[in-house]
Amino acid sequence: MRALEALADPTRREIVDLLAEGELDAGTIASRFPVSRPAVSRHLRVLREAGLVNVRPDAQRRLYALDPAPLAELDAWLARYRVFWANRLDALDVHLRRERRRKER
Amino acid sequence: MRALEALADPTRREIVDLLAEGELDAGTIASRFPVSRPAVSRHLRVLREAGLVNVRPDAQRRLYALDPAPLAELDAWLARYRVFWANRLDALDVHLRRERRRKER
DNA sequence: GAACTCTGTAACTTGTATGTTACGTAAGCA
DNA sequence: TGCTTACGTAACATACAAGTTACAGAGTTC
Repeated sequence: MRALEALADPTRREIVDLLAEGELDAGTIASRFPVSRPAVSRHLRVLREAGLVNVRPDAQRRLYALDPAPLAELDAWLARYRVFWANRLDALDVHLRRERRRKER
Repeated sequence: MRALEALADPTRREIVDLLAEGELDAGTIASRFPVSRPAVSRHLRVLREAGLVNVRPDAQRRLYALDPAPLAELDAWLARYRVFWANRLDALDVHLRRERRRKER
């Protein structure tokens, strides 16, 4: 669950959000954030090590692209808990129906 | 996305896993981990502040229960990326099979 | 080949998260 | 009324994460 730790940082989440729209080079990514370029470079490294992004060299630039595999893994982890809020919604539904019947009387 | 930050810590993820099976008091939770009871108390506080658990007093004990609401929120955030791996189900499948084999060892 | 561009790494500072031990407090029990 | 149990909080130590500036290296351009 390395992805969770990488995504705990809000800047890295924003980078992921950004890359969801397409490949970008490091400089362009950095220009979108209020922190220095080296700082963004470090964030990109963390994302890379978590497998969330892939890099592709293009001349002297480096193009970053989203890799959804770890997100799928996170989704799989979350699946275990899906029944919890599903049940809760069912319970809420039951409650509302009961209330409605009660009021209709 | 407060839940993500709370879940970045592996101990807290384990606590959540534990509570998925049912309500537990603080002492019992702490006994399952190799860290001190106050440390676990702190983790429980973080989970509480993230809305991931609820507390219910019972005599001098405090019973903790899972609250899935923030997980549902996380699921909603993740939904945005679901289309990305929908195209790559084969890759996920490979990964999950690998994980399963690893855990079986 | 010299100068410029793009990017990552090194070295350092600083804030925060996680752990520890010591202590306070509220509820049960002799 | 003590004494025990169950927790949380305070105070402190320490590791680590994220930021900065300075620098190095690879590629492009003239």
